[in-house]
Amino acid sequence: MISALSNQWLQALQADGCRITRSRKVIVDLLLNSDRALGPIEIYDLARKEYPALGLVTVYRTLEKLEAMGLIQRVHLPDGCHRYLRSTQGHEHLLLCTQCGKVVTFSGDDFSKLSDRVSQNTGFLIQEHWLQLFGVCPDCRKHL
Amino acid sequence: MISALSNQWLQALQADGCRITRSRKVIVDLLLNSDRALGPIEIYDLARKEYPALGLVTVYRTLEKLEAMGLIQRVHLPDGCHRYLRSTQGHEHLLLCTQCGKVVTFSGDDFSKLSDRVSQNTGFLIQEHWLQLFGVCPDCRKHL
DNA sequence: TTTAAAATGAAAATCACTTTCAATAAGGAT
DNA sequence: ATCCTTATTGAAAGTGATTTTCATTTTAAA
Ligand SMILES: [Mn+2]
Ligand SMILES: [Mn+2]
Ligand SMILES: [Zn+2]
Ligand SMILES: [Zn+2]
Repeated sequence: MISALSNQWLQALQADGCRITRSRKVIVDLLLNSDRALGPIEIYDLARKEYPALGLVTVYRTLEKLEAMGLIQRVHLPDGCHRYLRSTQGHEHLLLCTQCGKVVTFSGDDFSKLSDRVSQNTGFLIQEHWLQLFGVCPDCRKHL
Repeated sequence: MISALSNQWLQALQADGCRITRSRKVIVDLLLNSDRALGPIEIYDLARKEYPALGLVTVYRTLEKLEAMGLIQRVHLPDGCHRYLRSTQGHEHLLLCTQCGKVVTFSGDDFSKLSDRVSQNTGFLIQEHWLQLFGVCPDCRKHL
């Protein structure tokens, strides 16, 4: 399944001097159609169903490239810190299902007041924040 | 340097069925007196200055035990997710210096409104949140 | 002391990830 | 369509962190 977005990513790769290969198509496609963060081995196993000749090294190399281009982002989870997800747009954060891993994004957090206060109290110059919410998605709530 | 807190931790270990050993004393002491999160190898190297016979395996085993007991917590950073820090008390979060790694805690964040809104919008049951601030500590600001 | 169980470190094993390299495939030029 | 340069590939070897195994040592309770 090659979507419009998929072509967009492949063209972005090409514009960056890369060639469009079957390996990359399969990996890009998986990442674009997943609603949860995937790790290298996971991607490797899933992708080989579509393209058995794929090598694990190529998965690592493709993830590295896609991350460098800002198309995907690394996600930290309690049980693994090398999962990848398509990048969020602008100032968005993640909400993850602790049961099935499903990810949705949200925005509208406002840390300005907190940030100012903490800066006052600590003398730190505050640069950025990491925020992630964890919970149970609608589907998993049914089976809870 | 064996502080009161250090004895408290060692007694907690003992109460849990563990024995108090020189290895554990040294490791506990390092963790209690550090103002930044330490990784296993880092702890190993620092601890051997005090106790050269210490084995790396023992560092891993001790960290595992201390984390299981809730005395230390794992910290995620952009460049490594296996650093450990004494656990925060109650509802506290971390503010980390991106230059030297120094950690301070803060509290007083209020996610109730955000949490309610996101829950409404997504149908997720929200359970917990990860929040970390990054910045430059007072000392490092001087040399910036 | 004695003794049973816990803890230890060396060494080997495992695991995720990276590097190397010779062969292959992509795609621009012709 | 065919060449030709260069990027990409997978296999295999290498690396570094973490875990397992096991014979020996240490702890602390009796
Ligand atoms: Mn934010
Ligand atoms: Mn992490
Ligand atoms: Zn779910
Ligand atoms: Zn600093």
